[in-house]
Amino acid sequence: MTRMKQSQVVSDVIRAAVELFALKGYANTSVQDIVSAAGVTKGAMYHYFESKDDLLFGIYDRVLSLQQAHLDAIIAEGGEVDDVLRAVCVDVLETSIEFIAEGTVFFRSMDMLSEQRRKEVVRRRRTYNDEFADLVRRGQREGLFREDIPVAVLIAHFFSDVHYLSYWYSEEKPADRTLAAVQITDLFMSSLRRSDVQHFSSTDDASLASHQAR
Amino acid sequence: MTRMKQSQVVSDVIRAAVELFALKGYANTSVQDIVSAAGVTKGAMYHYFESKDDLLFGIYDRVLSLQQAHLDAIIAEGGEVDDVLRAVCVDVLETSIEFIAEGTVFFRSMDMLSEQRRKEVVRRRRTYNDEFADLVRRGQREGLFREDIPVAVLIAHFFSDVHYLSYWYSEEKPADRTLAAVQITDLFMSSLRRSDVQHFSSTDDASLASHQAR
Amino acid sequence: MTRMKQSQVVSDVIRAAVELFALKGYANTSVQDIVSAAGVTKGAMYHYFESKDDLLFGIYDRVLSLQQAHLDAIIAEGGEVDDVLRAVCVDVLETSIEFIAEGTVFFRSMDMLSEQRRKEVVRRRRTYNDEFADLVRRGQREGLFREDIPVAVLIAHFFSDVHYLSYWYSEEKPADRTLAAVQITDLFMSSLRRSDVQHFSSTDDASLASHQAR
Amino acid sequence: MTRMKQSQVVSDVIRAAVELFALKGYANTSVQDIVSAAGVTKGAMYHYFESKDDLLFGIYDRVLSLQQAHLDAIIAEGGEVDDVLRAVCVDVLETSIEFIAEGTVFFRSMDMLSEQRRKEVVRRRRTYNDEFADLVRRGQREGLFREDIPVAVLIAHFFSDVHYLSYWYSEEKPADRTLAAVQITDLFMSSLRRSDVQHFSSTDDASLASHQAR
DNA sequence: GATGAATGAGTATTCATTCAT
DNA sequence: CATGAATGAATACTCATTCAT
Repeated sequence: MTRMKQSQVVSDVIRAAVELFALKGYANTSVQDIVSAAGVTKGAMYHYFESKDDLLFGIYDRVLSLQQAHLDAIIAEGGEVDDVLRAVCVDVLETSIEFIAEGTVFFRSMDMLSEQRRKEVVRRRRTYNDEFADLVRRGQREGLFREDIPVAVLIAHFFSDVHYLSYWYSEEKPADRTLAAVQITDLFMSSLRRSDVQHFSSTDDASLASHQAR
Repeated sequence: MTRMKQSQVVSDVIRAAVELFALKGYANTSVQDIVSAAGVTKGAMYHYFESKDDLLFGIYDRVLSLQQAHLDAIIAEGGEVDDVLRAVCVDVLETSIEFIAEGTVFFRSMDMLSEQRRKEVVRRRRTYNDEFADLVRRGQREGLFREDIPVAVLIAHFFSDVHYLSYWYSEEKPADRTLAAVQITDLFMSSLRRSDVQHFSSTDDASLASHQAR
Repeated sequence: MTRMKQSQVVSDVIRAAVELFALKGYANTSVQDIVSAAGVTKGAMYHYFESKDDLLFGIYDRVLSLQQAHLDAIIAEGGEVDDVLRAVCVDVLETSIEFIAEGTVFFRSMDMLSEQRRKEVVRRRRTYNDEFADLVRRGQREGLFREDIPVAVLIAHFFSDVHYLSYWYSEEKPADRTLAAVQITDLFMSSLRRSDVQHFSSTDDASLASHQAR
Repeated sequence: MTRMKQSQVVSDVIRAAVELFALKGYANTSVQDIVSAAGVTKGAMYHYFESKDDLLFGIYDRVLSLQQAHLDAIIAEGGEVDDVLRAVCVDVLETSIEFIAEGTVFFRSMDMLSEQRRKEVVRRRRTYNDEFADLVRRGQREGLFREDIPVAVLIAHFFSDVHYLSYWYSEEKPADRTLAAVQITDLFMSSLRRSDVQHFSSTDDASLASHQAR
């Protein structure tokens, strides 16, 4: 990224880019579209951004940094592991809803990032995921969370919801945001608990086998 | 989509297109790349496919049709609602893993479809989703599934996993496929059950409130 | 180079490119200028040429190949070393005059070639020069040519004339071409002879010293 | 050219420009490259130079003026024509070696000068050449130099060496500079002498004819 | 004097699609 | 059926130069 100083140009361009990329996709949005929508000239844009790719990276970078900072703060605060994990889940969902256009852009346009930058993003997401996984493992050690499902699957199960927001979430009232975050977190936490206390479980071998035969 | 199965050309082109689109993205793959990889000429490809867009639609069309057919067959077979829903979930996960490249392509390249075709895809996915939602609602009426979370959220919670497969799933052994499908289904079914039978739930109002205050 | 087949497009484009590059320089000639002058479309040009750089390389490549072939033929023919060298000199001068526009283009636009291609050109010119140098050394061994000046300087002294043609030569009559080639060759051969048989030479130490003192 | 010697900026910019133009070519060097290398800002540069073109002209102007002054001084000193001519040749070669980067820049980037400035340069070089030609003609009148080759060819023969320096000369020891100048001058003077006193010449009509037949 | 943000015209190149053969 | 040459519109990006501060 090359954002040198803060400038009206920079914020206008980013706003226009997020909006257009989310609406039409990165590949279908020309640099001309962006600068026209932002009301600046192409030259001005290239004064602040190295490339169209730079714009894309910058968009996600903001959200990634924010979420990482929140994660670190929540963990630093401490507490019971399921309360901490719940807080982390609610936060990442809420911020992902807040920056839902950015998420839409990113997940659909990963392919357009340069190799170098894709790697940088992957690295940073892995850092976040690893800290998240540590919380899950801590909960397992403390006997709160189920151990019959690999941690990788548990993690993917949660982040799939975060990722998928841009495909279905549409806000009607501001309150929806927190509500949705809490509901999804609740579903995740429900699925995370030890199942051995649920005596009505249908996941016994017999029922599985009957359907695996299809 | 134009004629299917008419020639070796068609299958070679589709195979090449899926592979390249999944690897580099639709926008970064030229028609020349595809025909070169398929070992056919550009003219031959345009004889069977109307456009590059047509190719993209065709790729997803195959999977959508297959999954819809499976869904109809499973429902027709009948049974207890949670067994039926479980079977549906396992099936859509298994077929999505089987055609994981197609899923990768589609979710990242929706933007590149023509308006008309995007609408057609949305229509067909909605049909599938509606039948899925009917199962969930039936389970709620029968007192099996929780009712404190909107059906739309429950549905999204499940399809997020399907969607997310292409971002994390990588097969090491063939058996992994079914195992992963079952594990994810299990997580979903766990989260779907009425929480009022789980006396240790932390989703009571007090705990929620404490974190919403952050 | 990518010239695939012979085509009217290829020859028209090359003709236009040579003319415009010689007239205005490579950097001042746009691809649009070339295709307009050639009466073809940009797309057609890029069907045959990879890049503007490719065009530049192709222009010089033709002359280099021709001169190398001539050199090999003349050497293969054999004869007294001064006759052979004289024939080589006349040939390279004549062909350089024939393709004077190509030479103009090349010497002024070397900088614009990609690194890889510049190296290829240097390699080929070195091959030519080495064979030329062998003739000079053979003449020295046979006692015909002076040995008081390094061979590298003698060689540069000759090729400087070839190179410089584009800066001063302008043909008025077709016969001028051979005449100029012979005259320049004659000057070179004169300067190449052993100076010890020229008793009126002013290159004795005294005269040299007097001017070195300036 | 605009003001000279007014500031550190001017000399830093010129030094950077010569270096970069010689290394990468005028067209491949941006004004930003130059000011960055010189450690000044763009605005500062444009305060002292009208344009990039102005920079190019300025570079050559320094050398042209210097060589013209030397020429006038040598001629004013008087002496035998071959001694004067020899001194002139050695001087132009030595100064061209001293300012070899400037020569490199100029000969390859003539095309980039504005029409007006190109004409100015041509005018000044013609002035130099005319005075040089006068010396050659005086030598011919005095019976020292050959008359079988047009004066224009003789002149071009000499200046080709000056021009070509940047293509082959690379200094290893400081003494090389004068040595090379003397050697090249020597070659030129050798070729300039009347050939009728050289009884072993192969440039008789018969030998010429035999090669013209190729 | 000096800055550096902004301009705007220009550049090479790509590529889905068409069509004469 | 199949070819591949040709189209032409679009695209990202560059850069010498200007000018308000």
